[in-house]
Amino acid sequence: MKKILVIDDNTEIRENTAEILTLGNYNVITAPNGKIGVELALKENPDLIVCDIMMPELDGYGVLHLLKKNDSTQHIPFIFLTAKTERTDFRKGMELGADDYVTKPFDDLELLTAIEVRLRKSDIVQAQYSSNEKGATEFIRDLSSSGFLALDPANYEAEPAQKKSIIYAEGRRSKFLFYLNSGKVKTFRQHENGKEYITSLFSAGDYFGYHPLLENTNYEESAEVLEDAELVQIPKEDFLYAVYNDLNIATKFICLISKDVKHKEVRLLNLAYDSLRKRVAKGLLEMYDKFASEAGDGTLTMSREDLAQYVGTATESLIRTLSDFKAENLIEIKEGKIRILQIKKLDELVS
Amino acid sequence: MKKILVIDDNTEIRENTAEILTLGNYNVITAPNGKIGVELALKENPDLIVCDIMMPELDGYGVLHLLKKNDSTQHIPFIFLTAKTERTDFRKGMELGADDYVTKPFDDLELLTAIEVRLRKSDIVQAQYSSNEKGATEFIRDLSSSGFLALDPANYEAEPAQKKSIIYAEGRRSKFLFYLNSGKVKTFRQHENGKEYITSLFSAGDYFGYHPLLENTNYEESAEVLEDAELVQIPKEDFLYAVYNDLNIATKFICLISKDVKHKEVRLLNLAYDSLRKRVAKGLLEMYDKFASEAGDGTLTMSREDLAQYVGTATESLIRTLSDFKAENLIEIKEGKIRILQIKKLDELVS
DNA sequence: CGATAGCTTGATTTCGTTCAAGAGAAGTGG
DNA sequence: CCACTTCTCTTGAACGAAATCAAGCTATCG
Repeated sequence: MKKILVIDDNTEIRENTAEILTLGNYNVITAPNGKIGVELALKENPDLIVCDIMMPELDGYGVLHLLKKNDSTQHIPFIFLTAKTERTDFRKGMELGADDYVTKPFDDLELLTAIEVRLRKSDIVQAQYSSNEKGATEFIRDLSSSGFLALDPANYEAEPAQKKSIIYAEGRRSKFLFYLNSGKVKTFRQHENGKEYITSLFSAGDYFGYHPLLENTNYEESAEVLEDAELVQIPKEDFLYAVYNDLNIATKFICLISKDVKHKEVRLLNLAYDSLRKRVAKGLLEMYDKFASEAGDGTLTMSREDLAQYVGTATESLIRTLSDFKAENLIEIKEGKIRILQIKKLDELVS
Repeated sequence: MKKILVIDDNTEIRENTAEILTLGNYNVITAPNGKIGVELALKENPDLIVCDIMMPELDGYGVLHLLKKNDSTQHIPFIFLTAKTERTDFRKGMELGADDYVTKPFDDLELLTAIEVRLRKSDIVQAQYSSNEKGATEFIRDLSSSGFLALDPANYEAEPAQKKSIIYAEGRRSKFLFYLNSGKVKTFRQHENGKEYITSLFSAGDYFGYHPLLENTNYEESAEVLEDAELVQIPKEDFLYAVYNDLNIATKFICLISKDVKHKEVRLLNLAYDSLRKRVAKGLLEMYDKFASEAGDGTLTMSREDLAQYVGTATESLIRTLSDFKAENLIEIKEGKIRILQIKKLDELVS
């Protein structure tokens, strides 16, 4: 049950609000003034705070300011209660980071709705997402399904795309966010000498192609279908509108992209100093992690060339390493498909 | 001169507002209703829009909605004008992406201030920043100097740090954003075998260490002083408060970090397929770009070990390549300092 | 002045690429 | 359906680039 802190100096309003919220099945705690409110917030760590603006001593702005300064309370959704007749400095509240305003006298429904919306948003933003590149996808998925973004792939038309077809190419203008209903896709950068380096791999349920949208630039990489896929194209405007119009969502996106940076840095470190053997092992484990669930039988179907381009080596070198692994009984190859036999040993090899 | 579009169906208010703004030295255009307002916005591309909410036909919300849908107008700052007595749906406006509200009747000063603040913010957000890792630093600098962030390094104490001293180490909790008054700093990741890979280099005027702050995680890299430096530590809270409380700033940050990702991807591609010779040449040019202005005489002072760790190779291999370059008269080495003699040739070598 | 750390060059070894070629699988067209 | 091409996978051999080991050199510091 969600815990809500109500701060209001007017006993009648406070009690009344508390009652409504209790009926709404929330666990309510109340504070008769700002100071106690802040103390309670710190101690009780509520899921949401409803706070009057006009209060003697410490007013609502002060409360919000104090809470935002503190690590443990800064993420708590904050809703201002304000009488319509009061000339409140609304801008000040927004700049301080209030999430919403509700004007007194309010509908029960109005308050309850505002609270519910904020709680749902907060849930999503607080959720922990994978620290790998999957994080962003999970986040977008949550957002769509919760209805905050009109990005549900189901709302758009899905198009089939054949193996080897190019989804977008370097230099082209970015216009869509892509969602993968099924199949596999790779994004890669091309080197002057023609070699390709795979920057990311995507499977069913992933979103991709958002980097150039966020920066509003052309593609600097290409995307190609690895396995017959069904693609959904979500117009750029819809995506940007969703991300750039809500501070909470934008904030979360910053975290997620920041993680992307870290992931690339790790890959840089590996590429710089790991032996080919280690890099191949890491690559196999990553792919396994990403694609294993799909095939069902725990095998990995991927061309040797693509594997090599993901690891950043020559195809022959990759094959030789795979042969070594096979000889050591770490993996098994049947009809080109790779099955990992001893994950543990492979893991040891990696670290 | 900044161009401002005023949309209001009430002739008196419209004219009056226009007059005030003209006196405030703005170029003012006006529209008597929402439809004309949107048309004008598209045609004239104003720097800011002031718009009434209650209007027949197309109301203020509608105008905002339409403008946000259009690529060319979505970034124009938007301020709502609303009579205090009207019960306007404030939340709706905020969610649609309005930047501010001013309630009628308004002080001249109130409106002018609101406009000025928005224009300044918009200037910063619209500004083009370097597409390399410097971008974020430039952005933070602009923000601090404009007074939107209380992050001006001058407000904090500067501490000297000696060469080779560790600023932060992997695994430690991140608590500060760092600003470099003078000197040089490197951030690096450590490989299991003890080798280091330099992820970024910083010189006077740079901010660094913001990634773990944004993610609220521990450091996964270490930072070390390369040349005696003067460091400013800006508390985490101050930085996060600034970034996470303003949608425009958050938005811009998304762009900047997204660029970081691209930069790392480029380095990955290079590391994977460039010859050592090319990588060294690229490294030299990047360093030159970053540090040349500092020394004044166009030379580069950096230990061979650090150079090697930036390029991702062994120290001896780096030195050999430098020797080659020296023999080819591309660079000159005096007392360990490197001077590039033929930038052009080095550039050709790289591409 | 000796010690120590950083810079440089030489010799050797290792790892991975490249070139070459054959086997097998898969698509193609008569 | 079969002969054909074409592509992918695999292995062998040779080569080459860079790492490693080793040693001398130089600058710097106490």
